[in-house]
Amino acid sequence: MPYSPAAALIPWYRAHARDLPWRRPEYLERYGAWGVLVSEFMLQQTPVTRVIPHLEAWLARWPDPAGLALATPAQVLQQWANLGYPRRALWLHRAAVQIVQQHGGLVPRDVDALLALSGIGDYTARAVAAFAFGDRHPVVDTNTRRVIARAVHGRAQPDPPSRRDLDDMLTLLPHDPESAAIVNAAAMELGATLCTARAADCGACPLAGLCAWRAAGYPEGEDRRRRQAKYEGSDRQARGGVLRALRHAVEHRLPADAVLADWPDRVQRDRAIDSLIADGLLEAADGVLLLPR
DNA sequence: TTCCAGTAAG
DNA sequence: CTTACGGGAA
Repeated sequence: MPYSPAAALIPWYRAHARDLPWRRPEYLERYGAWGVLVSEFMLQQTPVTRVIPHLEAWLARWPDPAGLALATPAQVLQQWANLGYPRRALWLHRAAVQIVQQHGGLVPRDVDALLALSGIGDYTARAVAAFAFGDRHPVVDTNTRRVIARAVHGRAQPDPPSRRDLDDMLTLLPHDPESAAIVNAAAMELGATLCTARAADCGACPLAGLCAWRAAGYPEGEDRRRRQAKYEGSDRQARGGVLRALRHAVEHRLPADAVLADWPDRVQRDRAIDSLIADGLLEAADGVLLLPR
């Protein structure tokens, strides 16, 4: 039995990691850090299985930051399709422009430089630095937070995200940067495949022998998760409906009164449209709504 | 209903 | 620190 989580995770990851596109050598050779960056944007709150088909098409069209920087927001939103949270598409586009203007078209390696880019936060900045450049940083996503909550803290559910998560992960990382990157990926992989939110397959878990949650007899603990707002009939659904209509429209434009004409709540429909305009996801011009140019 | 390789704004 | 932000699937 290995003595540390890292020592247990590394061989497990080598044997059991999923064959995902952004982990393949040919993917990294072809698209480099840009490929990692694009995949991480798409993976922000969108499940792996939904991202994969869109990722290939995106990179075929815009294989580098300079290519995306030349695109229009309308093209970007069209290509983003139904991945959800379309502000991410705008942020990715803006990040591409920043990379061209501030970094000569090359994705920066420095975490602070990455954090300064549009749409990049604590997770994505360190994911790019670790997985694209091989540097030693704590990469913490929702899977990692759950694995640490259970294996290290003996709790069923993680606390709300905080800066302490980074310190927790940092203490688990080996000194060697290459090994550290694998441990980062392995913690995420474990949380995504075995130690999931709905179940814990401890029989197959490489950390079973040193898991604090298991040793304590799987205490349920306090569930401090907030109830998720209902999507049906929400502003978010209305916004999604407006953008969907415009993605499918010829020239990405429609008469304003034709958009979501059958939506029951007129006030909510107008609020959705106004908020989309405020977010830069929509334009209004003399009775017409269109994707921004 | 809950969850998903989160981020930005209040 | 809390909330808004898509959309699909278990």
